[in-house]
Order: sequence, then structure tokens, then C-alpha cells
Amino acid sequence: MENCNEINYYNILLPVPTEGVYTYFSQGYLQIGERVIVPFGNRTLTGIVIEKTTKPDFECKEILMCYNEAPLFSEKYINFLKQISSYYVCPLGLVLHGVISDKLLNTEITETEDIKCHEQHNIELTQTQKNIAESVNLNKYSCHLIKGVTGSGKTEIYQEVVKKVIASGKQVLYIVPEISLTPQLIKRMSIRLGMEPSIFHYQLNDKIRKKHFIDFATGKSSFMLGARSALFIPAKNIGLIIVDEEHESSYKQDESPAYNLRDMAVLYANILNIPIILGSATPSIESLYNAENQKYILHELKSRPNSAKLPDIKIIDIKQHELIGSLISEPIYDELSNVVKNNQQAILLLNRLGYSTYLYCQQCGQIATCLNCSVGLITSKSKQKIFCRYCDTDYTNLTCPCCGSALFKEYGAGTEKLEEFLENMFPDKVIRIDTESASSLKLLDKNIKRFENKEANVLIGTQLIAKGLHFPNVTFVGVLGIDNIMALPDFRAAEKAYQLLIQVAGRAGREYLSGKVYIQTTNPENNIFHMINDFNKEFYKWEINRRKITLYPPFTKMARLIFSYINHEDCYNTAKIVYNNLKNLCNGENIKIYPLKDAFLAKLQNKFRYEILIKSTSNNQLNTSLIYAQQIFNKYKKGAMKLKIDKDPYFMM
DNA sequence: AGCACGCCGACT
DNA sequence: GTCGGCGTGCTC
Repeated sequence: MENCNEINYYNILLPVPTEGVYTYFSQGYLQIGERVIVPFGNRTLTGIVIEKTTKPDFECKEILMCYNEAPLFSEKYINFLKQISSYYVCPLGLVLHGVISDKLLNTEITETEDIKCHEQHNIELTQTQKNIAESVNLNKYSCHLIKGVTGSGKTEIYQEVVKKVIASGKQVLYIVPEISLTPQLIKRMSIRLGMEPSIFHYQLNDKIRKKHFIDFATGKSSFMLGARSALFIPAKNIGLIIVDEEHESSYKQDESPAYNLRDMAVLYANILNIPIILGSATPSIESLYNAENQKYILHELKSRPNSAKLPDIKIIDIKQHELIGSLISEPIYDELSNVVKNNQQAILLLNRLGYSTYLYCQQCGQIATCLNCSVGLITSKSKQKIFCRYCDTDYTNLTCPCCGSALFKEYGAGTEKLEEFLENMFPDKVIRIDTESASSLKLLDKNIKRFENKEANVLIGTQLIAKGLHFPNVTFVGVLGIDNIMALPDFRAAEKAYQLLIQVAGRAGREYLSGKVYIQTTNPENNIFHMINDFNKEFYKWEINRRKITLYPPFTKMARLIFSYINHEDCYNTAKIVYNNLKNLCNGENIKIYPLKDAFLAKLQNKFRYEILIKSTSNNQLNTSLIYAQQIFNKYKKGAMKLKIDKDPYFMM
């Protein structure tokens, strides 16, 4: 027995944006991974015991309380957090703060309601599906990449492996992009697994979130269906991780730690020594490259089991066609008319929110821009206002800063204008789905259901609708805004545009009906349009070659340093000091530091922004430069000046 | 991140 | 006089 009167010292990890490791003493004996409550300044915080230590040479405080429980966090979990901290150059305390909310970190483990059972429906797998499912070795780490067009049967493979893992007494974590967490998917999983899955995403209320957290952490629940934050629930005994739609850009977190969920899931599976399955109809270039290099095991599902044909794809050159309502080319309009006439269903994709997408002064021609952000203003008709899409400032009673005129002309079209236009053409046949029309998951679901129930013929939406929604009756898809994506200052622009096209094309003719996909563009010569019917192969070859020549990922590692501050000059000066130091000390063959420049959004929410891009063939060298940049910055920063380190950036804006 | 401390301007 | 603005600095 341990001597209970002995004083022991422990390092406790706290969710504060510093390194976060502080030493406390305890009269009793503590276990690694146990949660404790400690005084911190004049607050009390919940932290995690991460190691036993010896008496330090400074005064330390006593641990106030222990949770009466077996350690919630494993050593492997703590190790996982440490690796995130070092990979993303983010202080450990900030990592903890960023991956588990304070509310969940200090949740008391209590009894919860039992998990509901359902009648289980088994499905017969095809031989290909069986083979893939059986190739997953459940006893050790391996990463499987399943590439299959929409409707080719990935889900059935997941379910087969999931059943085996659960039968062996282990837990499964199934991660999907937020938007896919609709009741549609939850219901389907319940039926196939014969039980209610635990679910986890940010729109759930606290009570339900806590219940699912506890159930999965204690092992009461063996199946978790969640958004990216679910990866950090300290599950008791995970045996399999599935990341669906692995190419999704929403898996990249914007705030520090700016992690990519897919990469962290692979890392965690590696640490836990368990299999992981990544699935997508349009895998990311990185993942395909990893498969090519035998880091991932690639499985391809080439056909749709119920033999529905892939859609016919047509590229429409809008230089050759008059746009109806300055929005839609004639061929797309004609198809929509047919769809409405025959009471079929169509989807129209336009990745621009709002009504008009820019405004200019009728008197002097000046474009109306936000005073706090370097972007043009947009209008919303339903909300009756003019506003900035980044800071949401209302400019409804705007007068021109140049000439004082209050008359502005609206230009450019967003989904709202498209909706208005089509509503005039086809009254009561149109539904719009985007983040503006779907302020809540409930409302989004209501609109999805209305479309499913054929209450409308035409669905208008942003990229939101290309993400894993099932509409079996859709026979026509029109893509209007693809040029916007390809014009982005982003080395992934082609990849993103290509993925979106394939994903949205997959919405047409999913079941028994074959479909048509029309894409309107000003640039029909663009290579990506000629590679759509090729299941990614040609596109991959073309894009990976381009990345190789231009030295972009996966051939190099990248990081962006973004400096932001209210004072323009101070921001520039500090950024310049950091830049000069980096240039002097981190200049080598394996590393390239790009010149300091205005960020693409040079001003955001009244803060000026500068950026430095760093590329390196060596992750270590890149990280050395990032740590160094952070140190220089800390030394020279003024006031509330910020430096954001974005490793493996996904958004170059 | 919080929270306190401290140094300025502008109110009862 | 003193209330409150937020820049600065610390938390075992």
C-alpha cells in the first residue's frame, strides 16, 4: 500500500493557452490520466494528471479535489495531444483547450439512460464489398482508403467491419463532415447496426452532448457517429476509426490548433495500433499519393451495384450563350423547364450566398466596400439589408464615401437572386438550401425533407448540397459557379473544383434514373472538364505532376504565418522583423520563405493582415522555422497583435 | 483564456 | 474625487 500521508508532486495539464503544464502536490497517490481540480490564479480548473514529478524549486499549490473515477485519459491519448502540439506548433495547453470544451472536461461521470435497441436489418454484400471488408486486419494499424463513386456501396463495407469490431467488444468511431450529420444518416445507421448510435456535433444541446460523451468515454456505447470534435472524446477502447468524405475541407480546423481531422485520425489510429478507413468518391490528392506510396491501402469500387448509369456531363461555354436573367444559360434553363414539366427533380449549384454579390455607386461608379474588411458588400433581400459577409456590419443606409450619393446599383448574383428568378419562372417549384436559409440544423432538415417528399422540383444551393445528401429522384444537375472556385488564389483550386464537380454530378441519377449534368463556364478549355468521367485517374496524374513541378504538397510541407493587428504600420513592422530573421536564420536548400505580403484579405474585422508563406521538403526544418518565428514574434509584438501559425493550410485566404 | 492591476480620461 | 476604458502580465 502507498503511504497516504506522503506528499507527491504531479504535473497537471490545464486547458489554458500556454504550454499548460503546472506542478501541484497531493497528499494522496494519483494515477496518470486522472482528472483533478486545481487552483489556478484565482480560478479553479479541471486538469489532467500527465506525470509524477519531484518537488520543484518553486512553491506550488495543492490539488483541491480528485474526480472519483478510473483515469479518463489514457497515456496514449496524452501522447496524442503532445504530438498534435509539436506537429502544429501549438502550445499543449491550447491543444487541450481546443479539442475538448471546458464543459465536457469537467463533466461528472454519472449514470445515463440505456441505449435504445432497434430491429436490425441485414444487407447482402457483393463479393467486392466482402473482399474489402475482410481485408481489414482488426488487430493492428493499417490505413484503408476506399475510393468509390457516390452510391457504389462504401457504407455497406463500413457496416460490415463495424459489426465485427463491435462483436469483438471494441468501440467504433465514425466521423463525418458536420453537414452529413442529418437525421437521414443517423436513422440509416440505427437500422443497420440494430442500435441507436451516440452522436456528437456542435449543434446538440449540452445535456445530450454530455450524455453521448459519457456513454462513449465509459464504453457504455460502442458506436459513435460524430463530427470532427468526436475524435477527442477519450473513448475507453476504440478498435476502429472511419473517416467518411476524407477529402472534405471542413475537416481542417480554422482556430489553433489548426489540425486536419483526417490526418489526426490517422495519427491516433497509429498510436492506438488499430485500423482506420478513409472513404471518398473523390479522395484528396494527398491521400491518393499516400496510397500510391503504400502508406494507405487503396480499394476501388468502380460501379454502382444497382447498375444505375453515371450521368452524361455537358460543358456549356457561356461566351457562346446568352444568359437568361444574366444567370442561367439556355441549355440549363431548358432542362429545368423539362424537369418541372415532367415533375422530376433537379439541383442547381451556385457557391455564392446572398442576393447581389457586389454594389457600385450609381453616381461615381465606386464599388461599395466594408470599412472594417477589405471586401465588397453584398445584399440580402430577405433580410432587407446591405452587409459585410465577414464582419456582418450592417450598411443598409449606406452613402458613397466618395460622392455622398445614396443610390447604388446591385450587381452579381447569389443563391437568393437565383431563387427569386426561378421562383418567377416556376412558381412554388423551388427550394433553396444554404447557410443563410438554413440557420439551424432543424430548418436545414425541414428543407431537405420537403425536397425529398417532392414538394418542389428544383433545389438551389451552395456547396452544402454536394455533401452526402441523398436525393434518389434527381435527374438533372446544373453547375453555375464553378469559375468562382477556380479563380481562388489557392494551389488546391483545381482539386477543389474537380471534387465539387464529381460530388455534385454524383447527385444525378443515383438510383434507377439516369441523369444529366450541365456545367456552365467561361473557360470550357480548362483541363478539369475533360477528366470528369475518368474516376479521378487522369486528373490525379495531371494534378500530382503539376504539384511536383511547382513544389506544392504532397511534395513539400507548407505553413502560413498570419500577422494581424489594428495598427497597419506596427503590424507590418513586426511582421517584417520576423521575416528578416527567418530569412537570415532559416535559409537553406530544403526551405523556402516567400516574401512578406498583404494577406489575400488584407483587412478583416478592422485588423490589418500580413502573411508569410513557408515551404519545406523537411517537416523538421519547417517546424524549426515556425518555432523560431513564434519566438521572434513574442519578443517584438505589440499589444494585442496576433500571429496565427497555419500548418498544412487548406484555405489560402 | 480569464482575471487583476494600473494608468488615463470624463462624468456624478 | 471615482467610475470604467483597455493595455499588460501572470497563472504551479
